[in-house]
Amino acid sequence: MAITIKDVAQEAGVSVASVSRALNGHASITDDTRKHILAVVKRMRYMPHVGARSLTTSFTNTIGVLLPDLYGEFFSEMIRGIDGAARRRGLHLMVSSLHGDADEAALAIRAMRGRVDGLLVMSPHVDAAFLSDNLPEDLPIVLMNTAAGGTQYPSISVDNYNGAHAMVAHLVAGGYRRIAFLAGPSGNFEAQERLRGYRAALSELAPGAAEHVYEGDFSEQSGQAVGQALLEMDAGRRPDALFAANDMMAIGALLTLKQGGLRLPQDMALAGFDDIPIARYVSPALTTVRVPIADLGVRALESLVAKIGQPGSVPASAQTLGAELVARASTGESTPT
Amino acid sequence: MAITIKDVAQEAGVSVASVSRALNGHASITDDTRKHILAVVKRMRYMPHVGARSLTTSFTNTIGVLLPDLYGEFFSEMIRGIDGAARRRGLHLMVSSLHGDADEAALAIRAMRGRVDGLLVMSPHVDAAFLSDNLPEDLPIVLMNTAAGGTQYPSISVDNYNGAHAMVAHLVAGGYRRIAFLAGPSGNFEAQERLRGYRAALSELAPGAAEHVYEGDFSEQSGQAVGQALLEMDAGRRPDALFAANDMMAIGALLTLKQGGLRLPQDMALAGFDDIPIARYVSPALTTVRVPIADLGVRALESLVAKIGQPGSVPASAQTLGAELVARASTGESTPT
DNA sequence: CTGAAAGCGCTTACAG
DNA sequence: CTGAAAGCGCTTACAG
Repeated sequence: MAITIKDVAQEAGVSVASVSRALNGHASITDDTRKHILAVVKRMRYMPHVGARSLTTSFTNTIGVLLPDLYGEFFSEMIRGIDGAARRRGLHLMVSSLHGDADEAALAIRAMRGRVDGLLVMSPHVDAAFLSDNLPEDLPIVLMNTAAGGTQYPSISVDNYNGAHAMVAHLVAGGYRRIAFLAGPSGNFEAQERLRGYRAALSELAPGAAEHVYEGDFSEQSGQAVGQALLEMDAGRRPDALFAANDMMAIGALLTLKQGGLRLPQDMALAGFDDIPIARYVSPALTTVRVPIADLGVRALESLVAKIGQPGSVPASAQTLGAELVARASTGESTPT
Repeated sequence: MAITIKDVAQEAGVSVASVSRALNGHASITDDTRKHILAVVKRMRYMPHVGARSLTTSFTNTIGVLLPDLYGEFFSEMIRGIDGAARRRGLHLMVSSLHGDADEAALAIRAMRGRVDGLLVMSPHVDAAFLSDNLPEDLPIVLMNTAAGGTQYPSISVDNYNGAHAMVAHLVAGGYRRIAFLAGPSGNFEAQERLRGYRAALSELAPGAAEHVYEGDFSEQSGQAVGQALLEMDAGRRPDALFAANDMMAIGALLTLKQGGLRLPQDMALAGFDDIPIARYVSPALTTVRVPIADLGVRALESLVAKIGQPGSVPASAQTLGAELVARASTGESTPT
């Protein structure tokens, strides 16, 4: 067994209460006893059992983070934001990925009870009804990029609709007319909003133009598949621009189209969404909509901390972060890179 | 307050012991009482306090993961491996980044006590002496990519030395003679090993050739800086190949050199180390040494689980994973991408 | 099969 | 200032 506070107390010849007080910088303790105790602590290499402490103080200094995945450029950026904000406040992170269905999400949420002070959740499966069924009622939560926000639970999301709208406007302004859209997974809220933005902008700004929507799933592979399909079309019927609902699909298409001999953007313009780091590195560099991913994480954590600080008193609100168009070479801009 | 096991017991008209047994699938309980209890649990939406459970059972089903950073392609891949292996075993992850110095690492390790069953640590500041000072002695640990492995603590690392050696061999075989090396941070064990591999291979395979070592810090910026310096050299004195100690630096140099008008690999060959996802996407695609990053994470987790299962009985061992050369266009190979 | 009680390692009023 | 004791929410021998 490891050394406990009791061992330290015994060794130092004091009560466990005094050890606790010395350790936690309590005022009511003599300098001498504190020094003596801390010396013993050091000598014995005692480390407090944080789990036990949490049980009595009822706070854990830990935030639970539930994301669809823990890797890939998008989530990596998100984690960067969350981690930075958390460490600034001395908070630890308990993370979990949510690959599966709603049941798995429920399990993951439940597993957090008693180990975290609050929860940051991003999941397409999570809506208000689900949460009220599975969330311990006393556990603060902030949702990210979800359809469930603003009603009972605070949320923070990116303005996907206007971001997509702006991209279509940019393409139309660049002279492109046959603008195809490569959609994300249909069950995904963000994917839906981006598609909605594409449709609205197209009918507003290019009234005559027909919609071309390809199905995708946010993966590079689905971008490659659509790239392949485009290569096999008659050049005459082919769209002159492809707007993918995220960067990874755009990049999959880019590689396939280039390999198939198309010149980008002369034969086809290409655009994505997210502005993940890779977007700048491909050639031509990818025009995209910059989502302040890390920022989103920072803001979400800050909101959560605020909510933990004053439970109940903060009304559920839905924050939205703007998304900004980043024009690069894949839609004809001459960029230094 | 949230609902506790006591509330459930009272509501169901049984003892807390019975509730506990029903919840944990204990054998000695009637079907009827179990069903009744579980019904009450469901109706009250009770969720066990996992922290309290840990205190009595002394296991947490959680693994602590300490990495220099939580984001970027390298760590993202690492986390992917660890997360996958952990979820397969029903383990949760508590993660922490270790930006700072040894003190910060010590703090992070201590903060894990009582919340995790074991620790996965990757940190240049961690050596055997440090660990024996700061690690609770009953806490299993596995080190990754560290100099401290194999002695008192098990470790698993990549064969950086031979990987770098192989890359130099590849460059020499390709006809390159003035092969410069862009080193990583001097305090970093992996960086040291890669440098050592470069030096050894150069003197073995190209006896007459002089070493050219540039200092870097693994960041893209330091790659750009060296790229700039190379551009400003006389073409005659310029190295004909640059081997960077990691991919991000290689990519920084690649972008800068290209922008400066150099043709790659005709004017200069370029190679990296790690094979992060971006390496395939830049053009020319980057020749590199593939480090099985996710695999490293998987193996580390598996070792840790084994150690947790049989404390003390497993001798400290140092596993090494091979690193494989991946030849792409940046050193002259004609690759499809 | 079921319950009362001790105990996990801490913290914190409550006395003194 | 210091200590004895209760309590945080669980689990698990120990009786019955």
